[in-house]
Amino acid sequence: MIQNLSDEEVVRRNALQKLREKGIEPFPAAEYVVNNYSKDILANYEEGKEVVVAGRLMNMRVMGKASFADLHDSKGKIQIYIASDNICPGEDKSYYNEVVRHLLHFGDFIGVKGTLFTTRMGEISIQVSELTVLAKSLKPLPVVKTDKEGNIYDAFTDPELRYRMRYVDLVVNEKVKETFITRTKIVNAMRDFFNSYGYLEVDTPVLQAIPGGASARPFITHHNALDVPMYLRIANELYLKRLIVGGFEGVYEFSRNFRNEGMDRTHNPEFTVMEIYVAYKDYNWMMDFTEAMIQHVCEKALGTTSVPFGDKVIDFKTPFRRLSMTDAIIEYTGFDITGKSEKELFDFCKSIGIDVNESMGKGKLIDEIFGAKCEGNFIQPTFITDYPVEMSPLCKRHRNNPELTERFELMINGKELANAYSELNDPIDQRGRFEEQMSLQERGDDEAMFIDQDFLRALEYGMPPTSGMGIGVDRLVMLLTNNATIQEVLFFPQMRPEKFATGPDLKEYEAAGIAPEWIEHIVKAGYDTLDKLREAKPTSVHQNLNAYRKKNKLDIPAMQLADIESWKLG
RNA sequence: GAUCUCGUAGCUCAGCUGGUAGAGCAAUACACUUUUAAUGUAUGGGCCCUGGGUUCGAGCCCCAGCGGGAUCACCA
Repeated sequence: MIQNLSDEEVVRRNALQKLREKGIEPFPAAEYVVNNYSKDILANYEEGKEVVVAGRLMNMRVMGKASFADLHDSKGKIQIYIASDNICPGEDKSYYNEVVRHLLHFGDFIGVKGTLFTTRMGEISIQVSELTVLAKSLKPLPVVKTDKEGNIYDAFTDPELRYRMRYVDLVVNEKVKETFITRTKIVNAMRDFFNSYGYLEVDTPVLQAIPGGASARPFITHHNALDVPMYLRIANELYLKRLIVGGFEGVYEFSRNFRNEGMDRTHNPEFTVMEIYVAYKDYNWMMDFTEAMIQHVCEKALGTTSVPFGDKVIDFKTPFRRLSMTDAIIEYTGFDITGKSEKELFDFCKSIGIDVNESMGKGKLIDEIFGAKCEGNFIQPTFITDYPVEMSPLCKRHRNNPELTERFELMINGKELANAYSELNDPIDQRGRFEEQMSLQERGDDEAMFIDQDFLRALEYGMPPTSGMGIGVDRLVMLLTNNATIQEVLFFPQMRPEKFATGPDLKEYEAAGIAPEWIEHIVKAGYDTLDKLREAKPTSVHQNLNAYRKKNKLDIPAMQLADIESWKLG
């Protein structure tokens, strides 16, 4: 296949060739042993110390017989100084003049050995005595420059290019790397917190026969050997509860979930939820546990509990505010949902302009009121408690009110971040709730849950009282890294698949009797389908091709009109 | 899925009431042994997303499509 190369790509490929001609392998196999990193060198500067570091060559500044460049390694960057006399101590300066000045390009991986010194301008640098090409970069990276004040010029900002080519984004945009490092710190802090309680990290199936534990449209696939449909999990909740049935005190999992629904700046088809289940606890305990965990995460990953987000500052210091859903609705609408009938709730929704329809049960109506009037107001971390029973089919009924459940959601910045229950462990009640979901489904609620008979069987063997909590990891990372879109916290967010030009079928050209050495050039000259050749007049093809040959100084025989007329173009 | 909006050089972007395509950086060449957004001089580089249409003439106007982004809808 013919690749259309830009001038710069041609230059780099030529350089690659010239390096090989000089006996320098641009992609060497051998280990390159480094003894230092940029960051550590800058932190522990020692004049004259010999160091070996490796990284990407960036921002090269050639000044005649000496050159400066930045070397970016995994921990940061350091300036290198390559002087002709240092790198070529003898008479022969050709390595500097030819290789360093003309065959290296920004983006190349190199290793350097040299001694530390400080320039007149006071910058710690490596005076290079030995340079090794480790990998040639054949495509030019976007050139982003930063001045002393930290102003960035020509930033690589196109979201499409950044997400499709995250590898480039990471090289060129320093902050992106920081976001992902923070993401891992957040996850590690959560893991440490749970482990400190002795809870067990587990793995449960991603490929499931029944997509349970949540209400969402699943991705469907097929298992050939069993010849059954399978689903990518939408949640792992029911599996973790089975493990509590099995006798573990506490289990947790960072669960990659998949939902076949819309994509926007807070939804990606695959996303990560941390779920934890702890036996003998209730949702009050879980609230204390959750806020302590989040404060711990902030302290460990960010070193502070006061976190800027957009134009707000969110304070993660415990305790968080706690408010029942009933009180939240009173607070923002003045309406008390206590004891109201479905009809009364329906009418109230209509009166405040909420779109309602016949498929909505009581729980759904209350959820709509909360979503429309309350949710967005909770900027600082707030636990909303005691949801209507219809909305929470896996949650235990409230100990004081059978119409409510022992459930809380943690709201931050007007959005739900975590969700927790005193888990329903009464198998008879659970079966009834699933049946209610079925009838909701029949009324047209396509979010209602599937029944998982094996899960019910597990409950019948007995599950201790348990509290469970799930927290959206991506959204937590967004909050803590001040990113408004989920794409910024996922290395490879889902994108519509990219279409690559497949190029013409060169075998067709060969079959037509076109000289092989000409085919590539004929395509590049614009005749990228046989149809185009067929439709063009042979005389004009003849002229164009020879003009192309002249322009590109091709070292092949000129095209003859007779050759063109002899082509079998069908 | 709906509406709005964007697609021009490797990157970031200009492009007037429609008149044969521009800058900065990057590249190439030369000069320059402590520069740092290095500098100076010169040079090359474009399927203006794709396909139709209107027009004497389209990067620009119209239609359709493709790919982004934003808003909305949907979304435990």
